[in-house]
Amino acid sequence: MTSKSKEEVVSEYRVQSIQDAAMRVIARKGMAAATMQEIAEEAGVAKGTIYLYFRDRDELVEKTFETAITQLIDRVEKAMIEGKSLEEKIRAAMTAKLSFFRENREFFRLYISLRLPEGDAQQQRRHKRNCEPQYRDSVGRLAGILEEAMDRGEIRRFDSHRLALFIVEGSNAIVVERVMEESSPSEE
Amino acid sequence: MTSKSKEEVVSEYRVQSIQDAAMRVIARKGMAAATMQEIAEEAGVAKGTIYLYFRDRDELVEKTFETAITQLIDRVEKAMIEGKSLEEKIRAAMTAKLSFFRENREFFRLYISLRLPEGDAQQQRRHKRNCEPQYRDSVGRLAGILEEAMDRGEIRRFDSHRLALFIVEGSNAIVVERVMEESSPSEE
DNA sequence: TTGCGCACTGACCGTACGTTCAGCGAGCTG
DNA sequence: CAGCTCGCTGAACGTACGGTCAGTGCGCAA
Repeated sequence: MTSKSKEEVVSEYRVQSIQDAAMRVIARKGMAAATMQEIAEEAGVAKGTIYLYFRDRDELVEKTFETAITQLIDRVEKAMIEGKSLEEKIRAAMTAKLSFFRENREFFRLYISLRLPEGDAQQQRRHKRNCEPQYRDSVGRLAGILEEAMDRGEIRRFDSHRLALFIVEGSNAIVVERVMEESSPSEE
Repeated sequence: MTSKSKEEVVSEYRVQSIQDAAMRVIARKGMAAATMQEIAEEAGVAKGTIYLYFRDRDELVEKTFETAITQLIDRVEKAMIEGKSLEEKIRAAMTAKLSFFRENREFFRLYISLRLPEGDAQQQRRHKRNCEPQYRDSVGRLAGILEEAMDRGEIRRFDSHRLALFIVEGSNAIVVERVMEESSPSEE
């Protein structure tokens, strides 16, 4: 009746703890400066071990990011469903994001790197395929909600997609600012 | 009556063309992936020559960024003074940014990197001292304008600083989106 | 208890980058 | 024209990283 063998459990635990470590190191040093050596030390394993679970550095970063952003978006979406009016929905989304970043303070640095295009063209294409869709979906969903609100006459008519983008980025900035000001006093 | 010696002129020209080259390469490859070799080739000089004008890579990137962002902010500020009402001012600022990015398409990638904290703690402190103040001043100035508009009763009362941040980032997102969609068709 | 399989290790390799510096040659001086 | 100056060069160096693989020892089956 065991749905997972012992090996699978151990394997999943390793994958998890390596991803967690990667998240923390990226949060500390930034995307480009996070080395495999340091991630391995943070996870308490040898460098070689990482390569038993991830093909290369790119895959590790990619998977780490995917896991984290999926969690974040799930929570934001759920929070938005709860809200009734448009304003409530937006408030709920911001609160959800803020609490997520509070719990995973390390992640928010990784998150900021999201929209920074780096590396060669091939790498950028991978990034586009894997990260952007989720982001775009998220913006698109807000655009849909905005359109509903427009139909209901709750707000003025506007280019819904552009307005959604404006709101998402604008509130991101505020969330980032809040997380920043909370974490910076601990430094000095 | 020559205010600048021949050597000074040549020197300034070199500094300029190296910075221009750096901007182009960073725009193509991203902040971290831009190598001294490629910047040198782009500028049409040898790698060693760069070190005659800049202490190291960090100084080159820093100076390059400073030069560019100073130009951008100058233009945005000037555009905002022209506008009469609040809406006019914001529209003017966005138009100014958009046209600046159109002229210096390369720069906007560098600009996106702005808020991405990278490297060790020491490097981050330098970044904070040199780039953030200009950004914060810019946001602060908008906050001031917003307060004026509030006093005039043009808009509802609000936390002016937070609202300014919201507007700056929100419009940035739209500008970035526009520049992106203009440049991507050329790729495929 | 003994032997074996396999997850794990970390010294090692190739590579690529930032940085240096001995030497070169264009142009100025006498 | 000879000699010197000095901005410039690019091969060479040290370093640090991603990625590899022969070796190790722990746990399990017999």
